[in-house]
Amino acid sequence: LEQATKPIDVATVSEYLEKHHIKADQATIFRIINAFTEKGLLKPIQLNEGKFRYELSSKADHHHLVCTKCGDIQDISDCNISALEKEIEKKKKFKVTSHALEFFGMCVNCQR
Amino acid sequence: LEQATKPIDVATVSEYLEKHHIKADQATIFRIINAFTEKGLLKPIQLNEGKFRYELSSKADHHHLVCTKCGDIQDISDCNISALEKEIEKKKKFKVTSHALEFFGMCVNCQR
DNA sequence: ATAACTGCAAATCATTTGCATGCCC
DNA sequence: GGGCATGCAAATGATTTGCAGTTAT
Repeated sequence: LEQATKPIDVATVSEYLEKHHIKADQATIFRIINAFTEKGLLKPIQLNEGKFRYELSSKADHHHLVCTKCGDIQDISDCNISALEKEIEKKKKFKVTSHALEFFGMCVNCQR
Repeated sequence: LEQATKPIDVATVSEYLEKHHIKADQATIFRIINAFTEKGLLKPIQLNEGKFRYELSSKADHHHLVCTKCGDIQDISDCNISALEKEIEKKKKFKVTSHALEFFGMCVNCQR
């Protein structure tokens, strides 16, 4: 995950481990990833694929460009939505058709 | 979905139909929702729950506040990330701890 | 020996698919 | 009568869980 250039899913972790002759059950992988996630080390990412990807939460603030055709994922670092969309189209030649923005935190009730 | 105040998942649609004595198999519900989604009528939303929610794509541009404790979901309409986060904290008294922003579209290669 | 970790298999949840049937024009 | 919508049951994919055996402290 430290070497990853994009968010990684569990299957990919599993393949990586196999390739390196490290044996680990998928249950174990899930357990470790979940533990890391709870401790805030990993950040879960969903890209409308019906599964989770993960990346180090220590990575500098950034977001993702997801190609809806080939699934390619790129990072982008600065952030200012509509202005940003235009910049993305210019700088990265990525044709933005939509974006997803969600805020997570604590609602009024739960803050008590 | 037209009455919904927040994105709805398939299980909720199913319960709603049962409650109204409309019988529909879950396969049928998925098929219809997928058809609507492909036609662009519905927009799929993922809120780190491991499942999809859907809302009308005709809804005015807006985003969501997701309480990480109780799961409550609120809409917000205007949009300017960091400035917006501050406003959210002030206006909605929602304590933002993180946000997810992803862009979807077509990468350079796929545009050909 | 006691608590934490792991493999393995089975369970669960969301979603999809195959197939047989029934309805529509 | 052929095509499309639907139910039902089984399949799939991602993730979780129970339990028994293993390891670490």
